[in-house]
Amino acid sequence: MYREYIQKTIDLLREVTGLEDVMITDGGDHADLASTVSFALTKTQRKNPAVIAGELVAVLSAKPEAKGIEISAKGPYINFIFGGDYVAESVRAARRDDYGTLPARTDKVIIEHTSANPNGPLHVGHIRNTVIGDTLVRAFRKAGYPVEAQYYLNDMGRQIAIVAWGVKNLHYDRLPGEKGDEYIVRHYVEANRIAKTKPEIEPEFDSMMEKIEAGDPETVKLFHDSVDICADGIKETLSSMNVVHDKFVRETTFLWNGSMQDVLNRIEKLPTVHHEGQMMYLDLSGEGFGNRYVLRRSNGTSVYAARDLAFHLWKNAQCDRSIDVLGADHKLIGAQLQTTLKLIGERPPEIVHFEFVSLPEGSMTTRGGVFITADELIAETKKRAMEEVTVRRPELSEEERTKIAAAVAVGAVRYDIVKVSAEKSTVFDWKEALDFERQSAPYIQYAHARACSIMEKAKAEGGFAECYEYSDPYELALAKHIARFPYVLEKVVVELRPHLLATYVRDLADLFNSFYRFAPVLKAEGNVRDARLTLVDACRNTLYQALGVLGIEALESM
RNA sequence: GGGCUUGUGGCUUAGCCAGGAUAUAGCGUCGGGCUUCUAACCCGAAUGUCGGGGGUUCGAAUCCCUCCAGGCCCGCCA
Repeated sequence: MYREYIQKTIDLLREVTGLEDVMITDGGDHADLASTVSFALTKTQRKNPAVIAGELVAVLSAKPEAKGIEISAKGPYINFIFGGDYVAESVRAARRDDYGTLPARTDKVIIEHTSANPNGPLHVGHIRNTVIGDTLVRAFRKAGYPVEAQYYLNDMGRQIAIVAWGVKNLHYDRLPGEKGDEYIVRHYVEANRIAKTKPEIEPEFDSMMEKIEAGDPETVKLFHDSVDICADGIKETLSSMNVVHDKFVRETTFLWNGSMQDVLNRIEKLPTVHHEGQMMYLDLSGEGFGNRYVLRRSNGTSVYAARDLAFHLWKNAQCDRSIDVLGADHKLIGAQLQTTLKLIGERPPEIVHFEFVSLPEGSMTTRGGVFITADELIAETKKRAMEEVTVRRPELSEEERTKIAAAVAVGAVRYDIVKVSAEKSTVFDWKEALDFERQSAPYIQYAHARACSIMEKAKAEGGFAECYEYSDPYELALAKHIARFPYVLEKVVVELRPHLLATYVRDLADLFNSFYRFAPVLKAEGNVRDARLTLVDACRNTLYQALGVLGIEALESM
């Protein structure tokens, strides 16, 4: 309802003032919505803004469309408070199974995220990409879009050549129960170490890269087997975090199917293309870039940038919006990619960049073996959650406690990451990751479990009748926040900022917990009891829907 | 050196792009609350030159300029 009422308010103000921009702002504690349009009118009306606000309120209130909205002036501010009908309609809507779902759309969206090189396990830096990406995937789906999640799999670059060299030369045995990514990274770290002490092996990497480029069957098998082993491990990690990609797309696809050559042929026609021997690059200095955008090496082999261009054209052919989630270290190449696509008349992808996650002792490197893996983080968090649930719910079976701990752990990890806006660089902190108090997923899951518990008890006591009459401040604050969920969801997909949803759902849990403390539900009587139970049900469902978009399990008991 | 980006109480953080009413929360500190729907909870207190300085504006955490500090990038790696 919130979205509808905002529009209604804007329409009213536009009609009365004749202005396009009616200076709508959040009402804060004062109102559901406010306008500072009276300031803008001082120039033409040459009157005190408070006087103008008073006059506008009189005109606005008299409009039949203003029915159900309480309009008042406080100094120069015009405040709009949405009335009982709004609250009732909002709570009613929030109880529906599909609450939050926006009208279905036909424009298809491809979101590419994670896409970490298959040279080792995902670490806590990579999963910032994963969590942002997967939350966007879920948000777009909830917002009515057909979405495909893709993982772009590097199966031929230099780093993979190093992995393949390791697999070929080191002959490590896979340890019992060892995940594929753990197994592969041992080769990668050791091969890098050897390369550092014996630089004379470097040409071997080059030669392997030339062979994969040429499609040499033995080399292709070696590379792809190594990549597949690692990717299997990565998929297990993703799956444990409730993340599923619809497609894994191999880089070699675009080399071997000729599409990379096609796009290079088109780029050849640009006036700013240059060659030095077989080496080919684009001079993007006209677009504000300082360096060469190299698209083919002097030995004739392809580079990532060229294959990536072909990949993006392939994606464009299948969707209406193409969104990439990339680390801040990819800002430059991302901008170069976008610019180059524009230069050849193609649609550039939308790119969501997120800043770096580092460790207190410095940045993480897969090559140096310096990282905390996502698996370690989840395992540690699970352990901590198990301790917690064992203390709180000793009567539950180990199986039940394990199940709760797993959901709490994954939720805690995902929420910790998604709650911080993407443009902020962060330092990983165990203490914070393992904190299950406020501003954490368990806090929100707990609010949901409390709501479920009330509903369960109400059912046992013989149910309740729907009732939508609210007057208590705690009821109203909660109901009005519930009403904003679809608005927030829409904002997330428009602005590509999933952390807004994290903030929203945390506030929702806050409001529910205050309501829970001060507005007894089951002990209330008559209409009040019915109205509160109806509200608890609406809140329960809103928490459920919002947690779903965040990829966090809404536990019914914990 | 050039580009991008961040800087909000001791720590973490929202608000900034689309400027307005006493700057949002959490952690930590201090004080209170479990015979009452799950205390992974709630309530209260203290804590702020919104990095510094200029400017625009009736009004700036928000826009512009400049300086300072941190991060990232500037590879025939990905």
